[in-house]
Amino acid sequence: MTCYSVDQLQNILANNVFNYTKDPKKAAGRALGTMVEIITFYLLKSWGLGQSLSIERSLAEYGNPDITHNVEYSLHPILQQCEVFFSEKLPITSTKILSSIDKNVFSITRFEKSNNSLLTSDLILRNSCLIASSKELYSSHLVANLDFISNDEYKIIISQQYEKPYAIFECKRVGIEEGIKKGPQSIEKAKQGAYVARMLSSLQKVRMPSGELYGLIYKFNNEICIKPYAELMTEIMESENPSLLCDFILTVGVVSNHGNWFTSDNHNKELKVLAQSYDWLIFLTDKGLSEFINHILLDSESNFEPVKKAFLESYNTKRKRTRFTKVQIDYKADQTLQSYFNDNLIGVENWFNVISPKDKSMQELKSQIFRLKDKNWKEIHSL
DNA sequence: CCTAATTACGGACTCGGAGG
DNA sequence: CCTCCGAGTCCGTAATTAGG
Repeated sequence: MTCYSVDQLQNILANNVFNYTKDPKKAAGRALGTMVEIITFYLLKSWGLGQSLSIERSLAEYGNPDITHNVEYSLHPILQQCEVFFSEKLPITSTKILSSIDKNVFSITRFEKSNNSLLTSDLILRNSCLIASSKELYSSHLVANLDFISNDEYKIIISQQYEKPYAIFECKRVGIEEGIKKGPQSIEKAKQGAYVARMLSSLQKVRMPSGELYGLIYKFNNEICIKPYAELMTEIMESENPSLLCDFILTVGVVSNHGNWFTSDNHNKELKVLAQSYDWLIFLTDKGLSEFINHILLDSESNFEPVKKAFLESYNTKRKRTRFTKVQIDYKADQTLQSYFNDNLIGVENWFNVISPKDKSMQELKSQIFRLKDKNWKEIHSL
């Protein structure tokens, strides 16, 4: 199998798939962005975080709820959970799911229903499908995930997620401009990402004159805690103290590797901006992204036929509806991707490099996330 | 179904310093 | 002066979602 660079892949996609658009290269670039999102989503899912995950939720800035930001992926405390078996005709709508819940076990009074469908009649699955939300008592929402289908019976898991997440993920990609070695537009995207990364969490970053990075966090009793960033982060991770944890959000950026973002040992400005703004900045390498695209789209005798089909059906003039995004995905393509990521988890994790914190690994990121996940959030938020 | 809002791409345009 | 080029801002288009 020929392995192409990401730049080559973008051109291949531009010429072969997106030739119907006004600007094939741009469309191909957008599609590559979708790939980064999809890879990140299925990585989180194969880490077992599917029930905690929400997509594109609006999050308020710390201490300034006037300003909100839509965040790609967020991980939330699960307050209650239930399973339902569903055997009605498709589509599986929010209404149908809500009515199939046993209200004695899982209370959903005063929830406001959404209009989403978990699975449409032409088998488009909605990942982390928001079915209802509530502002009563405290803000939370219900997310439905399709677990499996057998003999026309659908097993659905419904999780009530507390509105405030403990971790967020944002994916970004910037390509190379034709004939230009360095992308001028990329700094804007970096600044936008950096701004959001810095405004959501109660753990604030402060630079000392010496250049050392400090963390600042406000504690309940009018006490402000300020100490070296890494030290404070460790303290928060080990803590069960509500005043340290209740508004803390671990921020993770995922960026794809490109010549104008960095060269092997020379991180450019955009990358530095992002690296110092997120708690974790991880890099999806050219090798990883191109391996993924080669597998699912170009490798003719692969097992990825459903994924390839969903991709191609999403991008042509006659398309009905997109069935290849992080939110809406063809059911069979989803199944294929899930087993691919589960079976190749170690390989997939190796597609990523950790840029910051320096000298940390993907395994350490994973263990930090699970450390947060396993905290007693009901107690921390006094629910 | 439609419309408004948001986001993510690539690219055009602008400014100003370096150097002939 | 004038040209080159790095660095910054603004723009156009497509996709998607929320909400009516």
